Amino acid sequence: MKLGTRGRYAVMALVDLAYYGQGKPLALTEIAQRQSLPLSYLEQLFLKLRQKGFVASTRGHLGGYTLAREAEAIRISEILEAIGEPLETTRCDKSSATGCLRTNAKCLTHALWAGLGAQMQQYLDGISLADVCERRII
Amino acid sequence: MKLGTRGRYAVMALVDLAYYGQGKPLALTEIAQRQSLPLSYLEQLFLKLRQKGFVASTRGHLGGYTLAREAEAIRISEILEAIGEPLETTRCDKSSATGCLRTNAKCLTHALWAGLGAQMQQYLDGISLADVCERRII
DNA sequence: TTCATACTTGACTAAATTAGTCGGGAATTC
DNA sequence: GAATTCCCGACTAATTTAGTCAAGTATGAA
Ligand code: FES
Ligand code: FES
Repeated sequence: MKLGTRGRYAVMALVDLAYYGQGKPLALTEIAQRQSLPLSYLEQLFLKLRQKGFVASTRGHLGGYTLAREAEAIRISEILEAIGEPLETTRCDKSSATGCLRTNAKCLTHALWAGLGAQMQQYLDGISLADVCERRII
Repeated sequence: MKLGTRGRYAVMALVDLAYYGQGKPLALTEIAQRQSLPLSYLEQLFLKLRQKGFVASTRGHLGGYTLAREAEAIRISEILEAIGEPLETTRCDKSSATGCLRTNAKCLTHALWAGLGAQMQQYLDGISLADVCERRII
C-alpha cells in the first residue's frame, strides 16, 4: 500500500506551481530543480495534466505552465486519478456485480477494503491544492 | 496506491479462519479452496503470521491453524504490518529528521501524505477481525 | 533572421517488486 | 507406515515502475 512517484511528483509539482507561480508561466526546469525531480519525467506527467485540463502551457522563451483552474478548486484526489494513480483497495470489478472470484456475492473482506478506499477518497477529496500551499492540513 | 495480494490474502485467510474455525484447527487447504487462494502462497504467509504470534499450528492429520489471539483483539492494521504490507504514504525516513531530499525541512506535501497515512492507520486500527466477520464495517 | 528557450510526443529500457512456484523435510495421527 | 499437514528456503516469471532518450514544434528576444 504505497504511493508511487507518479502521483507524488504530480502533486509536488502542482503545489510548487501554485505556490511559486503567481499567474505567470513557470518553466518545468525551474520546478524540477526546486523539487529535485527528473525533468523528463515531469514532462511526461505534465503532458497528461495538460490534456486533463489542470494546467495550461505557454511555449517558447519565458514560457512554462500555469494552473488552468483555481488552486482552491483542484482537489488532490482529482490529480491522483488524472495521473493514473487510482485508489485501488478492492479487487473486484466495480462495474460488474460479481465479486472477488466468480461468485456473485462479495467476499468477506469486500466491505473492509471498500471502507478503506472511501476513507482515503474522502480525505483527499477534502483537500485542495490551495490547502496544501497554505498548510491547512488537519 | 494499491493493496497487494500479500496483505489482502493474509486478511482474507485470517477472516476465514476466524469465521469457519470455531476453536478447532483449520487446514490451509480448506481455507485456500474456500477463498480461491494459491495454497503454497498461503503457506508462505502463514509462516510469518505464526512467527508473529497471530496463529498457532497443529501438525499432522486433522491439524491446521487456529487463531492464537482473540478475533476481537486482532486489528487489521497489525496484520498488514506483520505481513510486510506497510502503509507508505510519505517518502521521507521517519526516524531521521531530514525530509524528502537532503534538506532538513519537510517538503511542501509532507503533511498531506502524513495525514493520509494517519487516516488509513486510524481506520484500520479501529477494525478487528471479529468486526469483519460479523460485518460491523461502518 | 537566428538563436535560445521551453513545451510536445512517442518509443524505449533498466531496475525493482510482486506474485507466485517448487521441492524436499518434519511432525502427528490413524 | 501411510496419509496428512505444517515447515522452510530457494528460485523464477511476469508485471510494474521509474525513469531515459531522441526528435520535433512553437515562441520571443537580440
Ligand atoms: S474485494 Fe470486492 S468482492 Fe472481494
Ligand atoms: S514526504 Fe516527508 S519530507 Fe517529503
